[in-house]
Amino acid sequence: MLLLDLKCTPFSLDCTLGCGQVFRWHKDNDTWIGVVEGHVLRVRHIENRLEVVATPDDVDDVFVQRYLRLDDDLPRILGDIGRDEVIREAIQTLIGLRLVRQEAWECLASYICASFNNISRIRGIVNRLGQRFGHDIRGDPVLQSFPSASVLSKSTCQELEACGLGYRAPYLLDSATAIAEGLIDLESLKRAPYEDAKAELMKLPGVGNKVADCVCLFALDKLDAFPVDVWIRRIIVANYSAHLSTMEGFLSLKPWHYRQINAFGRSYFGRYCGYAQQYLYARYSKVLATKRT
DNA sequence: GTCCAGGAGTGAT
DNA sequence: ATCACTCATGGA
Repeated sequence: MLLLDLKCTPFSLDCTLGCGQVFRWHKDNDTWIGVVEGHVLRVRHIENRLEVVATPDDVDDVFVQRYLRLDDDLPRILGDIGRDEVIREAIQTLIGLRLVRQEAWECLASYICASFNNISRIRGIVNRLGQRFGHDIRGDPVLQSFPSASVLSKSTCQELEACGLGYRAPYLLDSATAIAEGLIDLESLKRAPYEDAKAELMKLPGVGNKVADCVCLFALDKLDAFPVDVWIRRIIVANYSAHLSTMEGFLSLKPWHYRQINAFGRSYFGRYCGYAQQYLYARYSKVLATKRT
């Protein structure tokens, strides 16, 4: 078991793992359970520490710190993006929310599945992919690792459809093939600038503006990416319409230009706009969740 | 039963 | 380059 002393570092497991950026983590009582690089992690927040049980247990605290982005200077980042009352209110509501450094392929595959889908369905799909195609984890009878691109490239559209992918099955299959064949090297994109990494990702089938931005932000360390989904579009239109050039579309939800909102977010919130995006997104879904219960 | 979801591909203009 | 349309699925 690992014990990570958080000292004064702000961190919330519930906000970080429950805000919709990851899909395979779940909470069992006070313990969050997930799989990272073939290791089951069980994480509890007790007083000022994180208690981490890993299976197999050959991981160190640096591994966990990197995944949870405990190396980010959160107070400095939040001070930087906190440009107005709307975002500051989101920050105060979600104290300790951090982005996560996801595995690149799992993130890419997950967000291909995520397009035009809702969170609960995405979770189901990604979990079924793990159960059907992932390999067993030594010491854990239940959970599987997320299947590699190579493994998924050898599956079929029918098998993927059986996991609930619907019309996205060929997208995932062909993207897995492209990655497995080395057409695009996700690891090297971590060192590329945001624009280059995004352009490379968008060559893959099923990967457009939004999915590419999600992968850049959640897996490729591009904190200056600003994904725009329907919720971000709505919250920006509702709260920042004065910054947008077009006056139409305040109330209607007619197709909106991705470029316009994306460019606004990136210039307005600055080099850590990805964090701003996630606070706005999480804050909005939280409102919806409480409204419906 | 209707509506909607962390959108993207396609074809027409 | 930018519309308008379609796409499969299941939870609310």
